[in-house]
Amino acid sequence: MTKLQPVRGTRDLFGEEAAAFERVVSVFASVAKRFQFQPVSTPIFEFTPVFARTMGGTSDVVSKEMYVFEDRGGESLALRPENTAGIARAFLSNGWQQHTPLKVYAYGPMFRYERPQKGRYRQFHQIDAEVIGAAHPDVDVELIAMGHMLLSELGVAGSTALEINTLADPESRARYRTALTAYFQAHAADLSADSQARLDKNPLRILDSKDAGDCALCKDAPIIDDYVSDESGQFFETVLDGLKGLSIPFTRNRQLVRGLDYYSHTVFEFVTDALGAQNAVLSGGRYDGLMEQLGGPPTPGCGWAGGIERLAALAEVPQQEGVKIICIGMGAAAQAQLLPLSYQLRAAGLSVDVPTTGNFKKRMKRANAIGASHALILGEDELAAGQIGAKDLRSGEQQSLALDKTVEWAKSLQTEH
RNA sequence: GCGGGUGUAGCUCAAUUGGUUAGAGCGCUGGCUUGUGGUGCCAGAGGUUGCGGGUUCAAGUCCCGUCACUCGCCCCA
Repeated sequence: MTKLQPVRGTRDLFGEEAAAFERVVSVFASVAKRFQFQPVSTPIFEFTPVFARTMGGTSDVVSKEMYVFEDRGGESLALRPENTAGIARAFLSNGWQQHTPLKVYAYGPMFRYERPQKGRYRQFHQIDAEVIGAAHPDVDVELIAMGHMLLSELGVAGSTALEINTLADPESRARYRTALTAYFQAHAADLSADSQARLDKNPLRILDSKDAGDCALCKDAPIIDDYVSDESGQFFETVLDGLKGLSIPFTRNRQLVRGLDYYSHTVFEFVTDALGAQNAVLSGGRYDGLMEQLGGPPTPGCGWAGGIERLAALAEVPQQEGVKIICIGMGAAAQAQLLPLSYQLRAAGLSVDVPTTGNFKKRMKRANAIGASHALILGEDELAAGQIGAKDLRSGEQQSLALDKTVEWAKSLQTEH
């Protein structure tokens, strides 16, 4: 480290980037509350088996991307690579069964040791929504609808598309997997090296390979619909009907597969082509077997996660409106007076700043630079007269008002907007 | 983990085929004018050209290594 550098794959956010990030979180919280989800927060590290057991040992996330370390007590801990396993663990640890069906939302940093790329970082942030303890397909629909509403309110619905598929129940999936393995085995010589490796690890993943040769083979591969049990098929139809009823557009993608072992039935992804190789912005599905893998009672669950960086990169940041006051004092006495005045204004709910550097002109320039709507000007003349100059920076009009009426004046601005 | 591209001031970029003291705009600081911005003028600060090594009389420029960013593979949000 010759120069002060951030750790590879981590970022420092400032200005528009930081504002866009914050906006994603606040719009998400607002939507989640309207769907009556409750906030939860779980630790950013867990005992390693929490992730290893739930996500599947064959997944790359667990096998080569986790930050695993031993703490001073000799325990193997892992920085969370995703949020669902931690929430499931919390559900069992704290007896949240008493609150089922539990609807919760969360957000925060996740960690994966990957090669950084556009939209892909080693510390990245996710928003997360989960419904635990409800097996009805309407739950899946509600979760997808919530994701769709979030994307709409962020202004990114137009640049994303919903893809959906079913992984069915474990028995159906096992039958499909056998058929798929047999098919690809017969064409193993034509598969890419990556897909040959996937053949015995996770043959479903071959379906979403980007290799042209693999894609050609996938066209004639068995499709899951022929292996789905009646019950699973009906479940999926109900989900699709629910989406139609809400006029949420979607595409059935029979090649859509999830990388994590705990998914079953509904899987979905909101994808975009605006982020290079990273096309998923929000995705999830049903994970009915997850709780049992953690040693808990059979408990259905469904949820999704969204990448905050990816959503923030797509969303446009709306122009800041509203009242923003900057106080300019000339002379030590006036400057000193602005400290209590700005405090009162802030207590009254206004956004106020008091610059301390630069001459008068520089301070006015700064007011523009930060997008202030009004300037309060206090000099020695005003101070002696018990007055203060109030200038509307958008119209250029300036008036003089009594110093002790400043808060009243500022409050009236708020109601105008 | 694998392959391609790129690293020059705080930011965006210049710098002939390797050739004197590496420049500009923006930003920053100060001043013109301790009192009026979004659109004036002047000045100043700020660089071991990512880092290390090599070739050469001479390297920002060529070569090797390394670190970081970036694009793709992979993986996934």
